[in-house]
Amino acid sequence: MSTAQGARARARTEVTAAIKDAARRQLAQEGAAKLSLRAVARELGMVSSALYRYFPSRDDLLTALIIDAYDSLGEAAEAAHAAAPGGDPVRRWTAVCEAVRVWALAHPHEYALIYGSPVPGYSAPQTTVPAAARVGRLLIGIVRDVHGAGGLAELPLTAELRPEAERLAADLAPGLPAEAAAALVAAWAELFGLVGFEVFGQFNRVVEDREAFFRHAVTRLAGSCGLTLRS
Amino acid sequence: MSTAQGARARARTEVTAAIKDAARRQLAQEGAAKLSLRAVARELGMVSSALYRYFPSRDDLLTALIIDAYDSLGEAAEAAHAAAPGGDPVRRWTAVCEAVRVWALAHPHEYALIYGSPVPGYSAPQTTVPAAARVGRLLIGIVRDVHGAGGLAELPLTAELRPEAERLAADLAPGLPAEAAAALVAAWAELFGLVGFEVFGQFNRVVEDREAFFRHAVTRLAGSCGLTLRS
DNA sequence: GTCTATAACGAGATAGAC
DNA sequence: GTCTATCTCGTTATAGAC
Repeated sequence: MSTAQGARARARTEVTAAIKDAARRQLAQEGAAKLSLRAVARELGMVSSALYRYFPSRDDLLTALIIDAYDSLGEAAEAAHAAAPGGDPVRRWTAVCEAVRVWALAHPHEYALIYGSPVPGYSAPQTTVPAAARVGRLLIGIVRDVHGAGGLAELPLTAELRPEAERLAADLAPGLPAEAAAALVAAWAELFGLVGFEVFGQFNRVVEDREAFFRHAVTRLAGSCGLTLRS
Repeated sequence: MSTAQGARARARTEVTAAIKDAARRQLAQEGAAKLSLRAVARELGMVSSALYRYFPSRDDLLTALIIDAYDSLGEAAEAAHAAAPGGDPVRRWTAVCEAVRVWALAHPHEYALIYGSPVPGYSAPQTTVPAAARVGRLLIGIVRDVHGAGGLAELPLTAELRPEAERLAADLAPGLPAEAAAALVAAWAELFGLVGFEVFGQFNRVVEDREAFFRHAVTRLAGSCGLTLRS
């Protein structure tokens, strides 16, 4: 009986994966707004009602795709972080940023799903939050390490932003100075501004050597969070 | 005869505007991917084929909406720029950035149309470029004025990026130092990263006092382009 | 000449009966 | 699960009103 259950569970996992693969293919062709359970079913030779055994609604399928995308991006970023030389924080920072860029260029439609326009009528549940936070956690960790070693540069902070910055530090990066927490959140958004502009074509006919441009920009972002180049 | 032509032209302008208004309403409800000529015609009490007198295809309607959105954003930014005190370049910079943010929050669907995920199957023609460049031109102008007055701070530039930076300067901002041109393009993308994260909900449950946060971030962006606070 | 209305096409989605 | 009848879509051809 346990083997039967095991086989059943295995089959279920396989079908679930096949559904998500087909849905991702459709995402690339028609976009998330037009993702339709029927088309997915057709591609798999199933009938649409059968899909509801695996995903109770179109929105649940979307949520699964979103979590998968965040996790795939997070894994790529974490692998790059682990492979970067531990001694140089700016290197680790740029390695993470470059991994984000490379992943986004390799998976533009999944990138659009998580960082592009919201899908009309869909609202992401809280379930997506942990996966969505993975890249941010990496960046926080790098700055925290440097701060722990006493190597964080001083950053300006206006009186206007101090309360918000302290709240951000307490919520997201306990132990970090408020100005570093605020700079981190800004750098996080700006990183995805750079990546999004390239993936979505805003750099067409503007930036040519995008890799060099990106590396330079994210190195400056590292500096804006208090990381300093090893001299 | 000239009055007849005038009346005809006026009617044509009015109908064109009504079509675009209805299309914008549909954009807000269903998203750009599902924009349908028939639904627009239905809302206006017209028959779908009549729309083809005004827009030769659905893609042409989309293009018109995109250009309108860029122009609306550009006008808002230019008005804010004109109203800002001329003597303080950082003030002018932040005024432009804040106008972009305010416009985007007031027109989230049009913002998604121009800076969000690309519409599947649609590729924007070159016609959109001048309207799309308006905000960028403003930012370039601010930095150029400061440079003309000899007040631009020195900026770092790696050897790796120098050729690209010089090409960027020659193409987009003749007369500016290469490092300032590269920094400007990066700041341009990063600005829309900040705005996009807020408009698309990535700052939900993260940033609370978004106005203060934004002002602080774009002031730092000004510094990254060589603008210095009047002390 | 400028417009709107009718009708139709081929393709695809959708709902429901079976 | 299957089949069918009925929708929607973009687009074109055509005919007639002003």
